[in-house]
Amino acid sequence: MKNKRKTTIKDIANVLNITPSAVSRALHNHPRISDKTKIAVKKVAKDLDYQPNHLASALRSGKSKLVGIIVAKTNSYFFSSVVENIEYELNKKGYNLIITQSNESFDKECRNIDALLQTQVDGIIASLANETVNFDHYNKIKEKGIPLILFDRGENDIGVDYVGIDDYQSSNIVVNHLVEQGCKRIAHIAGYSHTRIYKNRIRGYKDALKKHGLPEEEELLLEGSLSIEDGRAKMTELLKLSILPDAVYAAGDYAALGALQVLQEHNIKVPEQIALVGFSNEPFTSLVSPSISSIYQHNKEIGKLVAKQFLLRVNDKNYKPVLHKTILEPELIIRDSSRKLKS
Amino acid sequence: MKNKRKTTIKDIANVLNITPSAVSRALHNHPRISDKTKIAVKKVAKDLDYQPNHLASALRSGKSKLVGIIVAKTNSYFFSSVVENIEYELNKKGYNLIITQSNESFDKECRNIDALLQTQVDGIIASLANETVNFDHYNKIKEKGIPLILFDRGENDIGVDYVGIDDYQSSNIVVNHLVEQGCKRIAHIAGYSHTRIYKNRIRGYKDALKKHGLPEEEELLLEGSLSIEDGRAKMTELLKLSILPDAVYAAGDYAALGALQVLQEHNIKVPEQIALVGFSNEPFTSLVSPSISSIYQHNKEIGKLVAKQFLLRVNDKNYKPVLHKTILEPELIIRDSSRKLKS
DNA sequence: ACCATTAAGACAAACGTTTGTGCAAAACTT
DNA sequence: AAGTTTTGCACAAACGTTTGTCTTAATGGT
Repeated sequence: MKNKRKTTIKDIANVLNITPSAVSRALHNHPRISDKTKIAVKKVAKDLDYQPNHLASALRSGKSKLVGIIVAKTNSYFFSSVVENIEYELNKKGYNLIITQSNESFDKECRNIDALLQTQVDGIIASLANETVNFDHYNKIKEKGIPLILFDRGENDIGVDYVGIDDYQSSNIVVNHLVEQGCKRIAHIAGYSHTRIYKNRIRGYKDALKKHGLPEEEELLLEGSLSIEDGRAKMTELLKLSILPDAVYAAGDYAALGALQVLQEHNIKVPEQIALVGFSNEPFTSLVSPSISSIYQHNKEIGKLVAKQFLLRVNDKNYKPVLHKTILEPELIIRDSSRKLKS
Repeated sequence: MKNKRKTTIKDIANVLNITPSAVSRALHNHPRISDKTKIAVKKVAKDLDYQPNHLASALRSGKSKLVGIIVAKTNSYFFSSVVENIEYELNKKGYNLIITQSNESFDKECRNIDALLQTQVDGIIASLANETVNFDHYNKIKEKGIPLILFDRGENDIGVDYVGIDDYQSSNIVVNHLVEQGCKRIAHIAGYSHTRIYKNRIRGYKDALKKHGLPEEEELLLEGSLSIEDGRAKMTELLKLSILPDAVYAAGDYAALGALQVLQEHNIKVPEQIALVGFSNEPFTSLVSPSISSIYQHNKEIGKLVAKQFLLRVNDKNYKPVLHKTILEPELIIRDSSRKLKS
């Protein structure tokens, strides 16, 4: 049985009769160390299977090489693929991710932030919970002086870097598409308007209607949590209208799915009688029948951009008050649920 | 602007004219510290907004309070809900999770393990990638002396704690159910038999057939990756048989979904002509139509048990070579895809 | 051959805790 | 009242790095 003790920088120093500081510098390619000793140090390090102690270096340097992530649910294709790409990019630079879930709860989000700050993360990347309307906790992050990047669910009020798609434009694209398919009475199952992205989708929806000369009717715009159940409830409500809509645009795929279920239960043909469009391009949209048209948010791209932005910030010693808001163009994936015209 | 410096244990000591060690002990409720000073210390700590420096304590004590998680994909309902419950339980004890994904790649899994070990995690909880057949990396964890718990995809060869369901029994339940529905020619879209859980499902399938006096036919047993595409391919193959099966049992929900798609494209009625059962109870199984029957693996329970087992190990100073394998009873959720008899 | 540079590394302090030991005073013994 | 135990804390080292400053030897210029 070998000795359990891990080899440290000191052990290497002893072997070569130099000091630990020289070893440390050699391993970091410090210019003041000769190439000869650098090579020697690295060889011994390899021979002794030296593994740097992150905790020690973190303590001394103040950098933990850990990045905190906060999302609503990892269990969503959008979030998990964004995170996957962040992880890929940041791993390359030696960072590890601590992933936490807020479960859409403001309280849990606060606790997560505290936990992450305690773990001395070098930065935090987050997408806000639906409940979140108070940003004191995020200011705590800024006060700590570590970078904070928001994506998808962001907020303009706290001056902070952001990466997401153009929600206003998304609605525009959806409405354009539906009008093109001949729809004239387009309903919108919306998210709560206190969340910025949903507010923008609503604005985009309204403006697009106006642009096409369609009247904006109260009864066709319903706010909710966008869960499956919510989608079902909202669709049921819409079916009670004296004049039915000929299209439904849901601000979330799960809500769209709920709506689809209700439509099918009422034997309403999709898209012939009512066309349907969702949002986020969750995988199931292409699996159900009819497949659901949806807005693709460039998940991979968002992940990469967030990572890039984080690296920029974390390497930026002199605090630059320049904000970076990166807005991507959304893309509508047209599927059967909204394809009335056979092209 | 307040001074940026975080308050340390020393600051508290200075305020009260005691030593840092006394403060540390007071905060940890050491018996050798009087209640009076304990209260005083805690008060000052609160007043000064003292946040313990985890890195420092980790360095000194050797415990980082971080736990590494390795799963194939966070983006799967089963994994994400297991992890959610692990997180919930371990957070209560002051642990934070570092979640990594292997993406079913052996290589990535090894890199993840190395990264986690470098970050000085106090333990690792993992579910093996499909590719993994070599366990040297897991032995590295054991050599380090930190606990390792496997769940779902485990392996008997490395002596290690495990939590999962009884896969053999699962197949039994499925076949019993299908036979009950009147099926006599049951196909199995299986996972690769080099993975233990899939091997057991195959064994269970074969034995159950035997038990019911049904012949075991080569052409009805097809191994694959269990992706949607794989499910489609395997179902297409099955449809080429001269005598069609009257039931298909897929060892994964995605494969079941792929099979369902193919069946519907061929206008084969499910379950009337061919019944279908999946595995894992992914949410979409209840969303598609017909809804897919599936095996529920007690996600929440697994998470809780894994956490419990981890805590047991991590607090166990004297290495106990007693292995804990926890096996849960699977539960078949019967839905439309296999309900031939109207009950 | 003398002074000025530069190169290569030594030295030591520091990061914020935890922890074993030491030591005085207080509290029990008898 | 003297001895013994207990209580409450001080002292200092240690965890493994990183980093600012100092020292010495080598190099260069004239």
